[in-house]
Amino acid sequence: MMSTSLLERPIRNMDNAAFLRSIPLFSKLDDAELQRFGELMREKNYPKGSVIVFEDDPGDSLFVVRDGRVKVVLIGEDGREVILGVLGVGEHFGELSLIDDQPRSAHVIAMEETNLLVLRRDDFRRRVEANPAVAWSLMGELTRRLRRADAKIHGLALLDVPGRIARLLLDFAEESGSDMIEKPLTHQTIAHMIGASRETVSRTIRDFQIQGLIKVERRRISVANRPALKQMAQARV
Amino acid sequence: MMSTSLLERPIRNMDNAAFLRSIPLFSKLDDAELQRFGELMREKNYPKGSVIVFEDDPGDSLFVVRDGRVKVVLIGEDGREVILGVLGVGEHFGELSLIDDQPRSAHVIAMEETNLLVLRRDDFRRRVEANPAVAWSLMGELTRRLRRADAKIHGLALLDVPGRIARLLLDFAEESGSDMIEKPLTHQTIAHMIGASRETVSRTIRDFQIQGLIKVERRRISVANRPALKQMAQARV
DNA sequence: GCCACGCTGTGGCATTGGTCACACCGGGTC
DNA sequence: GACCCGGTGTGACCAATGCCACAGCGTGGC
Repeated sequence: MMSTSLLERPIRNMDNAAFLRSIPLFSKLDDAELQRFGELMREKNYPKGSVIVFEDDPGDSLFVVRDGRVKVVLIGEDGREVILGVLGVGEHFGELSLIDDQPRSAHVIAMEETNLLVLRRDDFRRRVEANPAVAWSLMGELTRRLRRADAKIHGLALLDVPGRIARLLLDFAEESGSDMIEKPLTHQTIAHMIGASRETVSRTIRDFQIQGLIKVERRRISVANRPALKQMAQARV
Repeated sequence: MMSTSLLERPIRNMDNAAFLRSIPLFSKLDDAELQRFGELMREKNYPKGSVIVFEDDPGDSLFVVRDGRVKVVLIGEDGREVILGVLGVGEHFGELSLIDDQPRSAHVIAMEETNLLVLRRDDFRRRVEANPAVAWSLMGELTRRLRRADAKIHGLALLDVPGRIARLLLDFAEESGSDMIEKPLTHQTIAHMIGASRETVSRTIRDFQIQGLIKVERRRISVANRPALKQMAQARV
């Protein structure tokens, strides 16, 4: 782990401010505001597998992923899980409890060694009230998520497993801006994301390869035949 | 249909303001603000079955249900539909497009003769900017929906059909504040809400009756054994 | 180099739940 | 009263997919 001497502190803060600027939620803010946020946020490290927030906890912080990856996950009585999302560098979570004071709606778990920036509720609220631009950004972010959630519901309700996988892959490809999907996902993870079993995902991925829809190399998936995948993601055959 | 003479107009507006006060999204506002909103909103009638907004339309209005019921629905290529929600008096829709200028994410269809209050984007934005309380209310509403959407994803991914139905019934019971479920829902509608077929819903409802979990009288369902239903809604047996 | 562990590939069986095909029923309408 | 129509009950069949079992394989640690 990198040591953080007192000397480095201010530089570190500069970095944070610059880092925040690259995030949609903060990007609209001016330098002074960014600087202030940078100062309000504390850095925190979580080892792989550690639980960052528990469902039903009272929540009082917003988290931004500085480094690493986390999963947002719902866990049923029987221990089976659904992954609502995998968040990478620059993504954030925990806003909901900040806004409505309700308990956390899901667990968040570090998928790798992860470094987060933490912002406390009161600090956040003060900034929002002082600067309406933050409120708009936040609303924009919430609507984006809501649209994604609706799309996910749509997929779960109308598509079979191949369709859901196709859609997932297309989403990731779009996100990464190329045919290559950056995030290294295990079949198990994909299965949890689309509500299917590991085995079915395994077989389906294999079928996709055989049909030439995708290519897999060293755990990295790339989209080879986008139109055909789109086809799969639309109608249930 | 009721006639709306010119003489009645001002009274009608008063009514609207009072009506808005009963809605969480507006309830925080003072009388003057409420009055202003009342004046900005136009009333509009939709016959049963009419489409109020189309998916992919550019959206520029917020709608509040004054009377009647609408369904928010996603429709697949093949015409099959998923109902994201059924909205009754006092509920509203169309906020998303107001916030982020994106096209509508779903169709909204009148389930009965329906009367709506319509507010245009520009008017709405002006009010939000003039009064931060509106922004907070709106964020609260968005987070509420997001939590519900996540719960729905959870249900679709982890529960079997009986479980999803049990959960739906419990939700409605909770909403109505008693064991009796007010909304008259057809099996077909329920099926679309939980991503199942009409027949399976029919059979399951019947089983629930036989097991004494619910009672059905004249199309009205009431919860008879809440703990047992909760049980169903948790673990997949 | 060897082992352990996490990930993947595959077969086989059991179950869920969708689809099709009808029958029935109650309430409006002419 | 005769009819129609939307909603419901039910049986039979079958495809999709979960679950179990086990084998192979790569990679990192010792």
